[in-house]
Amino acid sequence: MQAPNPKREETSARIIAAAGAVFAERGFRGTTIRQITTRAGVNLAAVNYHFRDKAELYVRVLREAKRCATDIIIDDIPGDAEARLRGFIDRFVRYLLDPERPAWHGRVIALEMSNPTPALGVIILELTSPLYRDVRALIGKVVEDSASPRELDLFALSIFGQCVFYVNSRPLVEQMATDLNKTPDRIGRISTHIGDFSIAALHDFRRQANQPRPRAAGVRTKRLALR
Amino acid sequence: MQAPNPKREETSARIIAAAGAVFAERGFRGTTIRQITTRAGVNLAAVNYHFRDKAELYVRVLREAKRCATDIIIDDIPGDAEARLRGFIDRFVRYLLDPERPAWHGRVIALEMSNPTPALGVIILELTSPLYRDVRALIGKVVEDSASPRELDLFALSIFGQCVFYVNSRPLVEQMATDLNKTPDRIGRISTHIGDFSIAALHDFRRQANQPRPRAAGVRTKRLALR
DNA sequence: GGGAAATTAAAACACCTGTTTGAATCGGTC
DNA sequence: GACCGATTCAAACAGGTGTTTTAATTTCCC
Repeated sequence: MQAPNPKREETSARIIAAAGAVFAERGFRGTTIRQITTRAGVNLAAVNYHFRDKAELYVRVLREAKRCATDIIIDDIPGDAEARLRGFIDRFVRYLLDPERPAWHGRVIALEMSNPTPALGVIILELTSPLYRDVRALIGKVVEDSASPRELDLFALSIFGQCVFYVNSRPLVEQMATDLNKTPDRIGRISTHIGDFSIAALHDFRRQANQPRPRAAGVRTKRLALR
Repeated sequence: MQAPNPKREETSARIIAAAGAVFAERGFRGTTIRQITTRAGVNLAAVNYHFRDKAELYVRVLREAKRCATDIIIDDIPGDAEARLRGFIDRFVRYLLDPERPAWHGRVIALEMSNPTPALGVIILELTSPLYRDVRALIGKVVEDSASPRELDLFALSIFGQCVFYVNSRPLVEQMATDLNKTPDRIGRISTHIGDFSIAALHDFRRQANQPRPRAAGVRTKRLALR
C-alpha cells in the first residue's frame, strides 16, 4: 500500500530471510536456489527476478547481516577501557550466538570468512575492519600502551578467536562441552568467561611490562624443543 | 615393483594429495572431481576406480589428516602441567599452520568442523575427542583442580579457539594483522603468544580461587546492562 | 471495469555434476 | 610372443544446477 510495489518488498524479504538461513547452514556454494525458494514458499524464478542472480542475493544477505551488526560499535559503552572491552565481547558474543536474532546473522559471516567468495572483500572486511581497529585500540588502553603493534594484533586475534570459535566449530563445542550447553544463561556465561580470561591475560602482560625484570626469567620466551 | 600393483599406489597417493589440497580450499561440496583429477594429472574416472566415490575419497583424505595428527599427543611432553600445556599448544599450532606439511592437513579438518558432512562424526570427533579430553585434564592440573567441569570446558574452548582462528579465519588474520605475517618465526611467535596468554589467564584464575575473597569484589561477576 | 505495469508461475534451456561404460593400454608370467 | 588381470582412457549417461523464457496472474491507476 505504501510503496509502489507492496508485494515486491514482502517476497524479497522472505527470500532474504530464507536465503540467510540456508547460506548460514551450507555456505554459498552448498546452497541451491531451489532450497531457498522452497523454504521461502515462492516460485523458483523469484530469485532471478527480484535479485539478478544467486551471487547478488548472497551479497544482499551479507549486507543484511552487516547492517544488523552495526550496534556492536563500542563508542557508546561507558566506563574505562576494561569495562568497554568487556562490553564489546558481550555484544559480539551475543551477535554471534543469540538465538533471539535470526541465527544466521553471525554464522553467515563466519562461514564466509573461513570459505571466502569474491564477496568477502567488499562486504565482510568493511564490517570487520573498523571493529578490529577499535578493539585493538581498546586493548592498547587496557595494557596502558605497553604492547607493540604486533603484540596488539596477537591480543586482538586471541579475543576474536575465542568468540568466533563457538559459532565456527559448533559441532565440536556441542559434542565436547556437553553440560555447558545446558547452562541456563549459556551466552552470558560464555561472554563473561571470555572477558575474564582475556582481561586477566592482559593484566598479567601489563604487570610484567611495568616491572622490567620478569618474575621468572625465561618463562615467557621459553621455546620447546619438540619435533 | 614391490607391490602387486605398483601404479595403483602411485596414482592413489597423487589423488589423495590433490584432493586434500582442493578439499581444504573449497570444502567437500565446493570441490569437483574434475578439479581433483586435473590437479593430480590423472583421468577423470580414476577417482571412481581407485576409490568408490567422492565421499569415500573425502573420508580417506580426512583419515590421512587424522593420521598425521597423532603426533600431537601430549603424553611424551616432559615437564610440569604448564610446560606440557605449552607443548601441546605449540604442536597444535604447528600442525595447523606449518607450511612444511601439506597445508591442508589442519585446514581440511577445520573446514569440516565449520561445515560438517556425515563424515564428521566418524572421523573428526575420533581425533578431537581424546585431544580435547587430554587438554582439559591438563588445564585442571594447571589450575590445581580449582575449576568446575564447566569452567574447564570454557578454558579448553578458549585455548582451542585461539589456535583454530588462524586457520579458520585466515582472510581476516592476513588482512588485519599485516605485519604479524611478515614476522620471520611467525608460527613460533603465535604459539608462544597463545601459551603466554592462556597460562596467564589460568594463573589468575587459580590465584583468585585460592584466596576466597576476590581482590575486587564484583568485577568478575559484573554483568553489563547493554542493549 | 479497462488497461498497463509489476509480479508470479510453469516450462524449458544450457551447463556442470558425479558416475558408468566399454574399449585401449599396460604389466608381468608362462 | 601370447595371454590375462590391472589400470588408464575417452565418451557418454542421468540427474541437478543457475538462469531464461513465455504466458498467466495480480496490482494499481484512470
